[in-house]
Amino acid sequence: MSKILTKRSEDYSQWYNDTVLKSGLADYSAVRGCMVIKPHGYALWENMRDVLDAMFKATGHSNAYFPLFVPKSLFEAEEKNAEGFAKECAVVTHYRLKADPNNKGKLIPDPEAVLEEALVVRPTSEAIIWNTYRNWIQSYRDLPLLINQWANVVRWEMRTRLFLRTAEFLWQEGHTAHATREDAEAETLRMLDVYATFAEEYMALPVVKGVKTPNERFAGAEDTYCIEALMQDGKALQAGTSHFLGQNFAKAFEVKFLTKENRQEYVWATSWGVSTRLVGALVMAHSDDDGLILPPRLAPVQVVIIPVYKGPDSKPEIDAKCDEMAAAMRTKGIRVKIDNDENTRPGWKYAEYELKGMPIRIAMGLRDMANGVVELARRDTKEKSLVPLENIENYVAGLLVDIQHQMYTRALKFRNENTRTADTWEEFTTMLDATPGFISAHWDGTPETEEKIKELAKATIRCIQLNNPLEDGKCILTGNPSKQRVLFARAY
RNA sequence: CGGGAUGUAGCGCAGCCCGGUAGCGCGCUUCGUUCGGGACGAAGAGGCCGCUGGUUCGAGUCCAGUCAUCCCGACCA
Repeated sequence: MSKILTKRSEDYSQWYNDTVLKSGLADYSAVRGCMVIKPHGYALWENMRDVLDAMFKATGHSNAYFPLFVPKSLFEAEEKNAEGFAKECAVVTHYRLKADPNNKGKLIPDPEAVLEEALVVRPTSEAIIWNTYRNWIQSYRDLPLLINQWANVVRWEMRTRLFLRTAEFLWQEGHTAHATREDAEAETLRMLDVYATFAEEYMALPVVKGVKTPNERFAGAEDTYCIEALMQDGKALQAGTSHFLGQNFAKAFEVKFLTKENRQEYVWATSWGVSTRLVGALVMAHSDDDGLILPPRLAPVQVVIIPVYKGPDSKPEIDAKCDEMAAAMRTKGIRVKIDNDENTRPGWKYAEYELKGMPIRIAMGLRDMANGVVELARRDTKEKSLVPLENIENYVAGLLVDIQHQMYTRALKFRNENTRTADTWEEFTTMLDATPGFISAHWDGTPETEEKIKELAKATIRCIQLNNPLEDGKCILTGNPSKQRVLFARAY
């Protein structure tokens, strides 16, 4: 009725906006470029956060929290990093407001309260963190230092999109210090694996692991690794990054340690992050024209039970059975919700929970009770079936695993079908328009060619896949010799 | 920051061209009947018509400015 979504085939962007807004994940706010994450969306993010947090702890990391503000002079210390982020930084220059003498009831920044040093609102925290690490690290015994923080950051984007690119977003940023290059490189790849595992096992989202070209590298990094996912419209989305920072920040912030051999050396660094953008990835990878489809392992509610009443007398009886069923499922660790709100009718609830992406919906009325069954609908395939009430908790537990698995399989199939190879420019550009997706093609390895391709085809090199096989070929644009294929796509 | 569009009830919109009592659908409240795919009836509540200024006897409507949001580009996770 009032919540019908735009069809994906009509306007994919509009479908995405409709889905996010109408499913209750997020809302626009009074602040330009900033969104409100609503309870359903936040619950999803909390589940992601909890899983990732456990994975970080399991790999030896601890959480800490650093300030939102970075003094400008600190921010400037690592030049490339500072330059890279400069044009999207919010800056605090005053510490007080006062009544506007020329405009009653209005406030202006008090010209007498200008900060001695401007504060940058963190677009990322390397500067403040490395300035702190200098005091924490003296000896090789202090290493490795493995810290993560859950925080908000601000990047003043020109154009924003719900979850995918907002001026403020939530994320985690890991910042580690190591005694050797090898240790830091290993950490970079280890965390990339953590992200890939999370994406595939929890989000049911297949990802390509790779390394960015110098053009696409994080400002201040020696190497940027990423996981790239393919959305349903054939555009790629960077879902996570892990950076090998070399000694750049150690040198900028004078972070040295004394080796076993009593020598002063700069430490080696990494940083890695994923953000609320993952929520957007989840939406765009799996959902359909009826709304969200959430993978069971992350869904805030995995099973919703809808009692179907028939006359006022049936309520206690049906409610009791639903409670019993829910209790049995909870003993299996299943997240269940019973919706016995009498103000909405079953049909309305069906549509609503489909919109919200609940993996399994169970409806039960007198007819089912008499037959000892329930009507079970799975969100991913929309199949409905009658399932025996007896031991329903075991059936549901198994089905949740199955749905999770099938969602991944389906997404993987989609990605494989939409990953193609192109050998000529003609082929390449035709593919981009006709069958968007990943395109594996030869590139001569120069930043100029990469730039030119981006300009002409609006496609970028998403990454060079890890363990990429070497293969002699010719660059699709210049025809110059190339040693390997790289992965192109139009991207978010 | 350039191009396009839009701001009227919680949401979606009409009204503006041609100035004269602010409307429709959904939602909301109350009561009743209902309940197996977005129920029905009856009665209600709800508005600085984005903001500021101008023209006018009179502005949602005309003019100027301004702010905000969305879409498309350049920049980015």
